[in-house]
Amino acid sequence: MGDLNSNLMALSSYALDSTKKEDLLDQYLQETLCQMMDEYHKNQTPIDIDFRKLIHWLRAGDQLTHQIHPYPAKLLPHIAYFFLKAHKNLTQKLVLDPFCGSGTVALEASIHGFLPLVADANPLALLLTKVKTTPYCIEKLIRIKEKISYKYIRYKVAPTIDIVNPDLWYLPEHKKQLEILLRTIEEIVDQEEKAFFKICFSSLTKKVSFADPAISVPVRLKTKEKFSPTINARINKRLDWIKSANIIQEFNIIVDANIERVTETNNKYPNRSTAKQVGIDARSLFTNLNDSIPMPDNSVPLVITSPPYGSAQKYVRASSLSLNWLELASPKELRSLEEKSIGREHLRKTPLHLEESNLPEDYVQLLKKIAHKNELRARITQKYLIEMSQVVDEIARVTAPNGRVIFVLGNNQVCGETLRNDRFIIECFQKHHLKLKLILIDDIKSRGLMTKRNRTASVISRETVLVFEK
DNA sequence: GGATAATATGACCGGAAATT
DNA sequence: AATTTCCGGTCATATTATCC
Repeated sequence: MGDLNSNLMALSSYALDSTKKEDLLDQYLQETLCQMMDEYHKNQTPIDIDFRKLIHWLRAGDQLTHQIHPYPAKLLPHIAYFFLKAHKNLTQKLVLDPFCGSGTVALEASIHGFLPLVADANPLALLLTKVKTTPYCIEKLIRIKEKISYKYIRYKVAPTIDIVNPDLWYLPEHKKQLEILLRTIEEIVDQEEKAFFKICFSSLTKKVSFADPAISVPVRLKTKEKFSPTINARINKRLDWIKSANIIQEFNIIVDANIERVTETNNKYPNRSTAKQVGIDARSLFTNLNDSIPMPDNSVPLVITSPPYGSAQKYVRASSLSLNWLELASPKELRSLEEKSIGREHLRKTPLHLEESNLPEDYVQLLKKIAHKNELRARITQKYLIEMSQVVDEIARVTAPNGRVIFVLGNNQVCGETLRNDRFIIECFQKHHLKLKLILIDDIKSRGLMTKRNRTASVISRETVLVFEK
């Protein structure tokens, strides 16, 4: 890799114009990927990689519109960045992420000149991805922000919004003020700008709730005897802050920060395309979200995605307050929304039937082991594996000949047993004759890592990146 | 400018409560 | 009494802020 490194050195040493620097950098990343694939072809062993080190010039933290709204289990932007840059010479600059989540791949794709095609079961994820990738007119956002403040102080009534357990999460007066604020947002005529303010509002509903900000799912923040006096004092301080919070003032703080993020992104990448929604279910993709024309076979040159890992994260429950507030799902609809999501946390109790599943023998054995400890966990895992294999069927179908599929995933624990998501996905793609070109392993010393929560839950210590070619 | 403290962030289940 | 649903709960680490 000596030549590549010296090329990279040249990037900083010589006074090249910026487009030339970009080209050299793209070439370097392209060659890095080729070299890793050659190495994998020779040795057939996974290659260790540290994406943070490889893409060291990409700072983590609050960059562009990445942090416009909190969302669980965000992908490391470095991974999306690397694979998009390495495929910059595609003639058709399309990239599909059927599990778009908060839109990390979509944002990186849009700033690098790709049209992102996205799907997700969670309507909040789709809204967030759209807002993240839209090059808003800043002046228009500021005008609407002022109009909202103007209306907010005049409106006295607003429709009641149905929230799960509202008294647990909000002061009654705050709930009412939030409803009035939401009324002003609902009256915004332009749909794109309305989406922007809805996302800001959604952040606010978490910020002024009594939910512990340190836990992804809503959990009431409260002091405990076992905590140290310092921790308890901090908790009390936050509880006091919530009680005295000024709704419109906090809203404007969030709006200003997000306008700043959009401004920065507009300045750096003025010509970027908004993500196009192609479905809610990764198992059946369409040309548009609102029609019934299936996405054509062999039409997508690049897929970059990170699917849910088993039932590891409670995406629906983690966004339940937002979903209720934005009326994307009422409290009663949360369950049915979860039923549409792959990697769900709940399942109605019925006996485990292993013969129906048609899963590989070693996975059947694993499910038996899990069932011995907890039959419900085994059924959730079985459902997950069956649905993921259907996802692979769909991705293999829409991928163009010679197209690449990048899958970022981790292995998680179920009842103390390791679930090898990576091996399972490899077997699924190989059924469709997609060639496994590369396995990368990154020890994630990042915030993507969930820590040990209880006796049986374990730490996910590394992420696997699989590269397939059709 | 380097050390240290504070802050922000987030790929797990089990058991209580409700229902049948 | 059995089954099903619902809901509550952490801590390691990267990044940022503050101190000297």
